[in-house]
Amino acid sequence: MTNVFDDPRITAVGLLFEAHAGLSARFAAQFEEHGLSAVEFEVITRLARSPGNQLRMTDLAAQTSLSTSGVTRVVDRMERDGLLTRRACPNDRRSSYAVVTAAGMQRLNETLPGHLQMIEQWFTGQLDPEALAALLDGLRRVRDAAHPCATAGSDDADPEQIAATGGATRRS
Amino acid sequence: MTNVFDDPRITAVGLLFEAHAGLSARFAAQFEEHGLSAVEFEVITRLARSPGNQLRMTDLAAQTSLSTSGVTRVVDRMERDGLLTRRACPNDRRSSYAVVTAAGMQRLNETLPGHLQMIEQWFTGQLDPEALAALLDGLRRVRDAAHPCATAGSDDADPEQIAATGGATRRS
DNA sequence: GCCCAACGACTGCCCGAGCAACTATAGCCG
DNA sequence: CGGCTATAGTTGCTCGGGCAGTCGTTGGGC
Repeated sequence: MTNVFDDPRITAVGLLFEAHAGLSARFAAQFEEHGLSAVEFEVITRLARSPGNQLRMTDLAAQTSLSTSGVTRVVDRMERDGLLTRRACPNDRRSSYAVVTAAGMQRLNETLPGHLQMIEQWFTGQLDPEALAALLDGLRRVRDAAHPCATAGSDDADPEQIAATGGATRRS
Repeated sequence: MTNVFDDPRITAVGLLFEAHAGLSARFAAQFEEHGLSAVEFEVITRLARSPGNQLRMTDLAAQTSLSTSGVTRVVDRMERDGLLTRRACPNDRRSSYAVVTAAGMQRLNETLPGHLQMIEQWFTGQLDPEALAALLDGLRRVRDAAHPCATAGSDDADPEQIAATGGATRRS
């Protein structure tokens, strides 16, 4: 062939994207065993790690890859399933919190250990600590360079926190 | 906090997923400048690198992250836009080829250099060769472990070939 | 040669998500 | 206080994509 498409740069993104796709698929399968989608898992995780197991809808949108309308709908579904509740914000009557219910916490506790196990099985456990550190270091640089901080206006947050599945962004 | 969510495994997937999201967004923006979506770019690239600039619909589906119905529709759109054509397969009257038109090749040639430049700018150029090699090596292992070869029954294809020009994030 | 299971492509239906429009509230500035 | 703009959340519309069902075709078994 000897064409342009054998460019090492193309191969590089191919590797990154396929690794991502592969892991996504594995994770999604495990989430589904517990009746969750990937987005729902992310939502419930972000909430559970926030003070009071709750976040305002906008902040939740900022921490996830969703738009605010997307958050509205995901919270709709999860509220219908009893995993979340909406709670009015005392200070600002425009805002409302999404709160994890007891059932939601239980669901998360059922799902999380298996999830960590899968990460280890398909990702971190595939490499010796040294190689893993090198991989993560490279990823961190790429992430810092490419990640659109403007994604939801939460660019003031510590990126490392965001990477680690969400830091509670304190704004306003 | 000292909670479960600071687990290094979570941080690791966070890095990988955010790097992917960041690059996807950058790439998508550049594709859009040329009137292409990420999926369309992947489709036209896979076709252009194949002998005769063509592939059967099923094979195209196998190489992309799309289902066969997804391919049907993407090819519909691109045929409407004049980038592709369908051609009947002489041997098997069930099959049809998707072929890149001259306009399609031109569009690709307009898009590709900028794309390579972006890869370099946001990804490969962020690391010195040694670190990049380490990163790619790690990614390759993770990809080999986690990537679902069964994705579309094309497990006989050279994985490295498939890796090249990985396109959009699949649903998951 | 005939039949039937397998296969390739396409279509109907549904779902999830984004954008833009809308409503209600908040805060500012006069 | 009255008005004006910005903000939080929701909803209508649209679009892309998957699943499952359909139709035509193929090839193997008899």
